[in-house]
Amino acid sequence: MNKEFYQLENNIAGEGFLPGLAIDTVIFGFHDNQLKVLLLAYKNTGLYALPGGFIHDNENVNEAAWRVLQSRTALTNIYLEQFYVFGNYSRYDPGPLKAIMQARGYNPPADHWLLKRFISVGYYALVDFTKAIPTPDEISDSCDWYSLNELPALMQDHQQIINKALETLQNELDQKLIGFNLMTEEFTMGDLQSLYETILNKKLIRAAFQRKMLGLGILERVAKKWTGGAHKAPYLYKFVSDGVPADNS
Amino acid sequence: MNKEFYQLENNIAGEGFLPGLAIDTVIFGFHDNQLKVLLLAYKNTGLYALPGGFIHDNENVNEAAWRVLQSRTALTNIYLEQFYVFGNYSRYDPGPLKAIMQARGYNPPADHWLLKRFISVGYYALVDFTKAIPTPDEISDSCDWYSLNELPALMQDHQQIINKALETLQNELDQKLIGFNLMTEEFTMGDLQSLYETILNKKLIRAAFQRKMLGLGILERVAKKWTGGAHKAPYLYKFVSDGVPADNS
DNA sequence: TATTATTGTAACAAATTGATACAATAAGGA
DNA sequence: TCCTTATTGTATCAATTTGTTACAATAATA
Repeated sequence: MNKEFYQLENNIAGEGFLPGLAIDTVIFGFHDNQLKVLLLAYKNTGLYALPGGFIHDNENVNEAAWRVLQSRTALTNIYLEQFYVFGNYSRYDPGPLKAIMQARGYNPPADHWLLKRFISVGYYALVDFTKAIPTPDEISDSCDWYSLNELPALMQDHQQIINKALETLQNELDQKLIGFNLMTEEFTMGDLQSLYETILNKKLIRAAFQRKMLGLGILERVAKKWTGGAHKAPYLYKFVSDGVPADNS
Repeated sequence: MNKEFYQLENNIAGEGFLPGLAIDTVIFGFHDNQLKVLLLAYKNTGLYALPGGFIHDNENVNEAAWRVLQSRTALTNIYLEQFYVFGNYSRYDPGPLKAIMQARGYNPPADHWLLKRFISVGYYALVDFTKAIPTPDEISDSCDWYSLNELPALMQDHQQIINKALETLQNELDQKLIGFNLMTEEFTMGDLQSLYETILNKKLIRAAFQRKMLGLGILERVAKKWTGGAHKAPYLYKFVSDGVPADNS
């Protein structure tokens, strides 16, 4: 895969790609009762960035986002949604990409396509933390999860992109039933409530939360129970998209 | 203003503009109890299209949208929101723009920038029908309001763009208080309810609607009353964004 | 077997929304 | 002037949803 960026880099005019347009994806996961985001650390530059990419000139923009998501997580069939276009002139800053190329021993000409102004389409994805396999690209030292409340300093406006993604997630959490995408296959009601509380950043009432979730009719109670501490064991649930959930009564 | 498109047309490489990126705005108005959309009719081509434009290479994308909105409605200070990026390869069709240029007596070279693939950022705007002054651009015969349920055949994927804009409007109508942007300065409760019913495409309960709207605390009752038919005259209200509305009790 | 912590759910209160009813008009006509 | 008619503003009560409290049912552990 080391060839990939080499090709971008040496393709000075950006042949085969849509000029000036990029994709940035905020990939959310949930682990240890914390919201996580997948970040790349660029080689030698000390820069952290969101997974992103460019769009082939014969490719749908949404498909390019899928491609990026898939290549960083090894996952398919993921909740992925456009949420905003970041198009301010002020985000134009060739510095970081120039530094990355130079760190690779390549000195790009001033009119290199990657050093021009880019507009970025922001996507956010919700993935099962335990299923994703963070995979760095060829210009990154690492691809890893970072807790939302202890993020490193990020490239360009990537922190703002994350903030806006989180806002969008908060607003859409109740309307659409998307929270389940962040859960493991089987989970307790406590897990689910913790997820909601973390995303919305507020305490929820246990009894009301449980009543509401069960009332949605999309949870199937897995017959098995949990083994843990000195107390009643919670049920495990799984999400049932369609079909009739088993009778839990 | 006849020079404007002449400049785009003769600027074969698209100097000074972001390549491959455009803006389309769905401008909603409300009149005669109908939702309206502002459309342009292109000269000699029989094509109808959404107001749109291109982005200067030193301009914020959102500002370009403002510019488009302002030049078609002569309005400033309008509710304007990004809602989706239309980036499918299948929307790539140089035919319409070629036809427009040819109708103007200009035969563009095959590699003309306007004939390349474009990604479009969709915006929707909510305007006071009575305040907007529909203004055609230099390649249009007309700029006019069309009822949403009797639209002419539209260029490219513009019908889909409108559909998606309406969906977005429906979803955001209750959360944000944006409906008022479609009203005239002063309006009756009946007017407002009619607007909501038209957008949401369903009947609302009069008493509950009135109670809810008044409960928001953002309506000021204008002392005047309406003069009309053989019945009690409704109050006129106006929207108060901040500040404390007058005591209506 | 008692203790402890947590779960599932019942039971009731509070708040919100749905539905109905009715007094208060503003014309127009007897 | 006084009915008639249609519509508005709001009160009232019912139905539904959400907030709160309480408690029985466990699953370890002592």
